[in-house]
Amino acid sequence: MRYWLMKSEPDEVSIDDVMASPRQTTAWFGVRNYQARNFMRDQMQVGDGVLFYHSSCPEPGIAGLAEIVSTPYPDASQFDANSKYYDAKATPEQPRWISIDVKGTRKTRLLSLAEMRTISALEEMVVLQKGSRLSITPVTPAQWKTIVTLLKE
DNA sequence: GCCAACGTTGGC
DNA sequence: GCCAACGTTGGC
Repeated sequence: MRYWLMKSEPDEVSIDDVMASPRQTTAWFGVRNYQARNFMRDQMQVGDGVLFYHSSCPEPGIAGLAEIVSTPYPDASQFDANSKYYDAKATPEQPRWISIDVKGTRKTRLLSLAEMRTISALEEMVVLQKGSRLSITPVTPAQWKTIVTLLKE
């Protein structure tokens, strides 16, 4: 059982979109970074906890809680020439990118990036490190507990 | 829109 | 394998 922070641009997929999806579940596709892919491929397991983070928006921060509900499978958008995620070097025989299904647990109040930076128990979070821009980053159990506690009520 | 930081590409 | 050039991310 691990914990993750996953970034999504709310203009693309927001926490509201996830909660409005059938079974509150959405396919996480479009990851085109090897480090993030490897986290999904090698470490994620069904039941892992997810901090759903809104990025590239007026108020970035954690907007909800979610969980991993599938094992990895090929990301269909890599084969779609009309997709912005198309990858000419990927083939169905040798896929390069993967998807995983994420189920929203609940929308929370926004724990903004600015507020996160004021919490000393979170200062080691990967996402808060200078220059960090990975879309999927590991979260420690202690960090998870701190955040979930802050988001209770 | 700016720009720091990081990742990828491709010539050599 | 090096590394310059270029592209992307994402907060501000």
